[in-house]
Amino acid sequence: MDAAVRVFHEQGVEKTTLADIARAADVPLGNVYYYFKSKDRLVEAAVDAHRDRLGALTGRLDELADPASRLKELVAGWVGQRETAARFGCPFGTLATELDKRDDGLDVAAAKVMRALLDWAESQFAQLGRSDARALAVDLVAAYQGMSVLTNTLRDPDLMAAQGERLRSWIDGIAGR
Amino acid sequence: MDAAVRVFHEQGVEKTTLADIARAADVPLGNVYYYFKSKDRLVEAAVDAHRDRLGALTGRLDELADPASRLKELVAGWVGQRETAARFGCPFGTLATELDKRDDGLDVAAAKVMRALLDWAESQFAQLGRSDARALAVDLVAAYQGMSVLTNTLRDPDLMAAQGERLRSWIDGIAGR
DNA sequence: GTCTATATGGGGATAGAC
DNA sequence: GTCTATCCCCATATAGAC
Repeated sequence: MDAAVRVFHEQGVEKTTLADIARAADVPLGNVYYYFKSKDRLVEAAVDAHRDRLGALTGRLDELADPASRLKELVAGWVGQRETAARFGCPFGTLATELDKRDDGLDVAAAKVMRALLDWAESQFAQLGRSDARALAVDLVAAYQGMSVLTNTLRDPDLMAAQGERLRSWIDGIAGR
Repeated sequence: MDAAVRVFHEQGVEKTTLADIARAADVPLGNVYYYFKSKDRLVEAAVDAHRDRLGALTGRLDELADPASRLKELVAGWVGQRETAARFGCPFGTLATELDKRDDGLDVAAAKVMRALLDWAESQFAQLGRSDARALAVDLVAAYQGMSVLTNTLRDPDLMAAQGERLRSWIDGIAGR
């Protein structure tokens, strides 16, 4: 699964062959089909893996004292991944974008993961006393997805660092109000 | 070319076969190869088409009196395409994202188009007297790409309408300062 | 320049030995 | 449960008639 998630991120789902994943995981091709009966099922499992990773991340962030710190730590994590983002884009955003062009129903699963992130962010803004918490959550996640696309297209990690700094002070402005 | 740009947008480059495009353009498959010697060349031509469309759009916007109107009209155009964006994402952003996962050098051509949009927006903010025009241009384009990803993933055109409204007042705030 | 028929390669999927 | 060999479809690309 780790190999699949990584290779899907780096090459995209469509360009990735099951042989690519088998090689990355250092197992023979036939074995892949023992655990996943088709490529679609493997992609579905990759989406689930993203859901689990997100759950683990927000779980860790929830241990921080205040909502503003949690949000800023989330942003810091994104900025920390800027080199990867410059090469391959957001690991989940590019996957969701790709799934939206497919016939299978996996775009629905991707939407659930995106909503889980929005829900978590909304909860943080609500704890900061904002009645427009959902809109702020959309702003935050959209800002991340947008800077990921630009960082990736322009191959410029500094762009994500600059935008991350902007988000940091934006969160401070909301929290200090 | 029109058929190719449309089908690439709707299905993605990787999922699209040249037979798909030939059918959409109502020409036999063989003819495609008379005008484009490979699929790569066709994709390259599609990127060029996006460059030309962007040039035509900014050319029209440039005829408006003030920079703020031009920027708001740009946003209005995006919002006007929100149903398409909900189904297939940003026509250019999803293409650029896909090209970033390919081996060919077309990601460079995509970056040029993205930079052309950033340059145009930067020029508008500069005309509004902002010394941080480039950063504002990045904010604007990133906001658009981000709301496109969310609108697409969540299949919700209203999200783009709401974000468009936010951008409109953001531009007003900058222009009225 | 238009169109049909087809060659070629590669990727998803399976059979079956071990 | 692991691994090799292979089937089969289909997409890119070409040949060549018209």
